[in-house]
Amino acid sequence: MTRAADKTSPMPAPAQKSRAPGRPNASDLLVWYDRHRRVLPWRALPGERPDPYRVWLSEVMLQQTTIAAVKPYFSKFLELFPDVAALAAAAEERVMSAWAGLGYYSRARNLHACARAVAALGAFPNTEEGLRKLPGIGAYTAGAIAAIAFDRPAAAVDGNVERVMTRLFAIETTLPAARPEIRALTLALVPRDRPGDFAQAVMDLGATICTPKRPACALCPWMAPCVARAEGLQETFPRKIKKEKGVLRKGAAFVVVRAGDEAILLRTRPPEGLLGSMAEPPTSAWTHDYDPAKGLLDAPLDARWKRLPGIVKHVFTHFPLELTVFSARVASGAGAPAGMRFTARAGLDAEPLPGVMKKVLAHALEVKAASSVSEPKAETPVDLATPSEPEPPPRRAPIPKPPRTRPSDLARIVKKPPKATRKS
DNA sequence: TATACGTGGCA
DNA sequence: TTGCCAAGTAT
Repeated sequence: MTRAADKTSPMPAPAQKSRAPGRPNASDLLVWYDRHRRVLPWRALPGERPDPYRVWLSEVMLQQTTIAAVKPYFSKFLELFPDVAALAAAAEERVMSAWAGLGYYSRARNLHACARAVAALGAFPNTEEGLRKLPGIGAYTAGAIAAIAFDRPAAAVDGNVERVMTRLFAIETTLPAARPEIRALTLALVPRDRPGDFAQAVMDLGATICTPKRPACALCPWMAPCVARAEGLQETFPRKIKKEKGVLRKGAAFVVVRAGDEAILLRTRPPEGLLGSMAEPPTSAWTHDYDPAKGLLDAPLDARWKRLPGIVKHVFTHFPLELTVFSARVASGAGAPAGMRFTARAGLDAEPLPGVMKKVLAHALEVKAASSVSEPKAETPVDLATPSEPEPPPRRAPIPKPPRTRPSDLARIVKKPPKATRKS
């Protein structure tokens, strides 16, 4: 229910100009857009014909993901897979590896499946309805592609549009219940000509003017008709219920380095669920009551395990995670346990390692490098033969907290392995 | 309708 | 440091 709809009298018929505070119109927005539109790698310049492949690829990458994060991945994908046929023909692991680090990995699997469907079809469907049937394309993306790539009068309602519309009409309904209402109001504003520009214009407005915090209302082409602004309540929209944050889970990760080639033991996670189809060093189950003292019960093989100082912390959307890292060296030429593989350092780039697992490897390799040069003391040797009982970590000096380990650290460590990269 | 599903940046 | 949030989808 909108504020405007609360009024008992019919809408004031604006016989006057577009500036009348009565209702927003597409024209004012498009005038603003023509002057302030953002230049983006996947966006056609004025007069250019949009490429459906680029539009689709960018829209999928941009799902719940910032423009800054997407840019390098978008150009990488264009190089690796110049068109939908190339993407369709690629091996799935290549696609997963290229996507590694971007997050929400089911998008990559769906992207690949979608490419194959489109290749089979011969081309992208040019209607919202046709698009909607493809894997990884939901209501928003179907509308966005239909409007942007095919100039269909479709509504593309994303988070930006939700924010703009809930403010414009002071929609009190909380999200996501307000979606149908927002969609209808948006669709009613879509101009017969330039539907693609309109879709991008609303998103640009939301991203640069109608921002979540401290919106720049004075610069907004829709300031006059904005109901929330008129009441000074713009920052309180959209109404939403805050979600609980997840409970901490803990577990262990096992980093095995093979002597000789320094290869690392990896496996591939199941296709469905968290980090589906992505690579990882073997890990234990992640539970609320995991006990690192018993960590070796989950070890993938028999070896002289060392429990590394420090903990790898990571935050997923729905829960935080803390991983204790164990490492071991095995003999040159050792074989991998069933379902696992040894990957040489140089081959790690081609592995679909998600951010959290890159952190684990960087942590293990960095601590190892540091300790091999300085104090072989910080490590806590543990014996597989006697798992549960006797391995109280050293009680003497408190272990200094390791520096924040970032996934990007892995590249540096892989490049030039054993050197003391970490101090104190 | 509610929940699972990544990651990084910023106030 | 903590919480929010970014061009959502699938089930």
